[in-house]
Amino acid sequence: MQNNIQNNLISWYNQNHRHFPWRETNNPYYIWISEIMLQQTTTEAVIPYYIRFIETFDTIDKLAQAPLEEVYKLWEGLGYYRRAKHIHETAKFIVENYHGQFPTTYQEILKLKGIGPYTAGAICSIAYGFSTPAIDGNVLRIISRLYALTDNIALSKTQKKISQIVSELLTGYDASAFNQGLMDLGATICRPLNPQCQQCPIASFCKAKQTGQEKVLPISIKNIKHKELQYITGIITYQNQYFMVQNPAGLLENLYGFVQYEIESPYRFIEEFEKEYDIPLSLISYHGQVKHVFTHRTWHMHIYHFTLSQPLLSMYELDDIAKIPVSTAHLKVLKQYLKQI
DNA sequence: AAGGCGGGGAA
DNA sequence: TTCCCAGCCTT
Repeated sequence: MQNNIQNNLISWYNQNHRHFPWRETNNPYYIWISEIMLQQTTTEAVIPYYIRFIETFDTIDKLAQAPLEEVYKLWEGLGYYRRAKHIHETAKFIVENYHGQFPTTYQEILKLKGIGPYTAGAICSIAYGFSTPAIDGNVLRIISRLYALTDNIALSKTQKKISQIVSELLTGYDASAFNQGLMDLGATICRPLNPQCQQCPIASFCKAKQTGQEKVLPISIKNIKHKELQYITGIITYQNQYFMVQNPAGLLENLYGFVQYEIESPYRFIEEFEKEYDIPLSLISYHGQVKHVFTHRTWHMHIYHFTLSQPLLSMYELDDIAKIPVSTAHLKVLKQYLKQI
């Protein structure tokens, strides 16, 4: 066998690859679910969610028939909740348009909601063996180092260039092993920090290593503006019931949480609440603050307990709260509140 | 092309 | 603290 990048990577993968539940199947439905969960999410975090999800919905048909709320509940804590919405919508689409069978061409798969170039390429190569590249953060880093590319990998132009390079590399080879080999190489050896070049199966082809740039590449320049926001977060109760609301479109869409306003005083909170719900609140106590960090912003949530003189719609006892999807930020708030009472 | 969208773990 | 993770969608 010829000593080249492809063969070295593929045989390294076949001998050393990591074991995951989604690697025990070629079922395109299961591969799809795993790839969606793995978007911007570490493998360890995904494992329990993946197992529970395919146990609950072992066919596309069952997923399509489930209420959206049940899908959200299974997604609770995993983040990027839009993915759960897209999966459910796409399952229904597949039942209606493909008789419940996952589509079998790259072009059809790419059109599905929530599936972009990476995921389409991954599903096609892993489930069907097609020669499609799957360009993720690992691949951008590995290819940048392998060819000592100094382009900014945050630019879509660079991503297209690297996709073309990978496409030419994997043609004629086992695309499933090649693509997954790149993922494992990126996760275990060609890591962002401290790459383990002495263990790398393709180190002899790596231009970055030859020129001593393996710790400098890839070039990745992103502009992220981070905002700090202060909230009054209201634990609003009537007897043993808590008032919770479902988020509108945007951050944490459709997840439940406590009412919170970006204001500076619990007395302003009462005014805002009365404006919105036309009912007065009594301020009872302060329960400290909880910090929650998102990619683009940090929430400082100052927790106050208020009571209602009569119940509202959308009130939940603790047992009910356990059944609805709640954002991690507000679960933290609830936990801190309960600890102090 | 740029910004929005979660949460957690590593260093 | 900072970075980044098997990215996608909307504007």
